[in-house]
Amino acid sequence: MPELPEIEVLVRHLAPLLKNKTIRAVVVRRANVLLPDSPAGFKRTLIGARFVGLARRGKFLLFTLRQPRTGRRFTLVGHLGMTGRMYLQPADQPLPKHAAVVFALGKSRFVYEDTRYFGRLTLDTDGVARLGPEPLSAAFTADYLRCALRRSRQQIKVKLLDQTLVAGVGNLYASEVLFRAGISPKTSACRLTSRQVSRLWRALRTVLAEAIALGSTLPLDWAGRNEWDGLFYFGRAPGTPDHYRERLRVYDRGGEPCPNCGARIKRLVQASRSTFYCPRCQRA
DNA sequence: CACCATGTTCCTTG
DNA sequence: CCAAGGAACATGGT
Repeated sequence: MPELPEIEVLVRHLAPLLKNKTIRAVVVRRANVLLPDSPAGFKRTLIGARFVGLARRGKFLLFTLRQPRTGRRFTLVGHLGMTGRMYLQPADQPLPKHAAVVFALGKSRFVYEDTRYFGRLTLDTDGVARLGPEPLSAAFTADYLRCALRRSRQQIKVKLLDQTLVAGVGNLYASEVLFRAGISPKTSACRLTSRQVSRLWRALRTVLAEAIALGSTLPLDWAGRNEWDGLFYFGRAPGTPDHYRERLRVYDRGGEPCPNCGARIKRLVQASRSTFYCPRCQRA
């Protein structure tokens, strides 16, 4: 569920559910996801602490907690990697196969599950400090983008994945944004015209904002029947409506007709990752 | 068996 | 210093 819109919707969903809950116990089933924290130190800090707030920065979840023993507030940083999920479930339900870290909250528990274990749940905030501006904030201006892109010869699709340029764009929305802006993914960042950068800036904001708005309209009953909610997974459970894919115009649609002009959507590999684009709407 | 996968970091090579 | 390419992390789907 990994890019900015999905994290934003998840944060809005979890914030009221976690607020004021106290961590009674911590179970670490995959110590690697805590790195560089150690399980012992992690537990010492978190047991007894209470959730007071939750925010998003890029693809990171920022949990604010308060430890009543010391009165200290601190931040717990979450990242879902490629396959991470976070949800509450009743404490008497069986733990999922790939539960990496579990917080006992009394009648319920907070689960961080991750099939590939690429994500993190850690007290280390270094990753957050390295992020560029939030694309939906006032600080992210077309002028900022122009200045930043002028200095780079990288292909624009690859550049959009650079979290120090702008925080939260991943492989899926990078293709979607360039399609919306009508820009070829192969264009060198510094060769984009001023007008193209403006279109790119606008597309970043509209595509991400639309994805958040669409995601917010669906219920996220993680512990219940909608555990396989199609919104957040590109691959979905059999028999589940594919809401997620329906709103993607080019991603994973190689060979299908472009929704604008009908030309065949092409797939290409950049930085060992797939890019999808319309060769007619997005000319080099 | 082959290849693909929403992310990030590190290393090598040019 | 930069850009590109590959590997690593680890598991599952097709």
